[in-house]
Amino acid sequence: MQPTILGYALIGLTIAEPRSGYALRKVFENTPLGRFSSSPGSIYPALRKLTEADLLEQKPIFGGNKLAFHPTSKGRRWMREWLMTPVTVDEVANNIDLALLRFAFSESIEEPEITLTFLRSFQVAVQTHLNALNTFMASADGQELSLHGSLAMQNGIAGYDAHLVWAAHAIQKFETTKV
Amino acid sequence: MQPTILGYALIGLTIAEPRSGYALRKVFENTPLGRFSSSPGSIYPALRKLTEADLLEQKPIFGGNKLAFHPTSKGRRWMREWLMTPVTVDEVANNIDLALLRFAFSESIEEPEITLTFLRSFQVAVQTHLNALNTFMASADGQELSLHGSLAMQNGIAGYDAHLVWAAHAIQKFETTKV
DNA sequence: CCAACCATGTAAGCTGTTACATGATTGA
DNA sequence: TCAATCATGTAACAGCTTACATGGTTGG
Repeated sequence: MQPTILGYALIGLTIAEPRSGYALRKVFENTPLGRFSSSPGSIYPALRKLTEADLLEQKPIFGGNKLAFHPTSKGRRWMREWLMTPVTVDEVANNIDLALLRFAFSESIEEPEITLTFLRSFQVAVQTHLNALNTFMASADGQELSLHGSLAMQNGIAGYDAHLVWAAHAIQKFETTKV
Repeated sequence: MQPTILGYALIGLTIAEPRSGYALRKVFENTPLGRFSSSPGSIYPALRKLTEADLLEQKPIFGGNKLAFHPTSKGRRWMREWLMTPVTVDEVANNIDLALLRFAFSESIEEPEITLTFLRSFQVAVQTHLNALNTFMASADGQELSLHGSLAMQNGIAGYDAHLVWAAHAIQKFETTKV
């Protein structure tokens, strides 16, 4: 069973800190992770499936009696593998938000090398995609675009440019921090 | 019945040019609209629903005998209303791709004023959201972010900055073209 | 004590996915 | 003629949404 994106988000949050289902819902309500629904109808069934798949377990929080969801070792392993999956051009083109979500969660695996590997593959994928877009704009097809079409392309190119600049900056930060 | 995003995409494409369901699928396969699935299991049921809702109709293409989906007048009206819906901060924060899809389709309604109104509301929404992000970064909470967290925020801010610059540029293009 | 919040669930319904299936048309 | 492409569909299933429901805890 492959977790959904929501599933990975739940595992990632419990790695950062064990939480109750309710607390997880609050995270989705009150933080930039709000792109996920906080509806009980999505969270609780997802938690149950993750528990059944032995990726999460519910046990008392350290020094307390309340129950909270914790990642299992299998859960941590799967998360790590998800984060280590190289960023593809396809992911950059159609799901770049997902890539950035993965970057955010790479914090929970406290290994700078993993974040760096991720960022480098992100950089390569963005650069490759950007080259393709620029090539298209320079081609005959690109020259024939309507005003709307060419503006939409320009918007895309400017966005990927910003991502590229950011990636270089982020890599530099992690390289200097690592030392 | 409110069309889904896929539904609006289908109406928009048929406004640009009447097409068969198969031709619509090919568009999703071979263009930047590839974010939509081209699977028959999504397209054909969607086309049937749109036809039942009197937003599309299937009739012979001009001067031919082959059938193609055309927008009905109701379909055109609904599309126009969808495009005229102002961009909200929430849309910018969680669904900016959808806003840009609407921009792209505003080409099919050949009224520069509509595109301009859209772009201005896009610009305001992006600026508002950007202000909120910058305020957060300057706040105590923002100062306490981890390296991952602050880099993720910087990435977001840089992206919205690019959108803002683009919007100003696009507005200027349309204003000069309009004359 | 009572309102607000904590905490967890179920049921119906919609969309979309994958996989399977059918048959017509057309160009080499 | 035969392979590729055109063209349209169905069935099973997964995931999420909305709405409904229940009960415990806690602070004022």
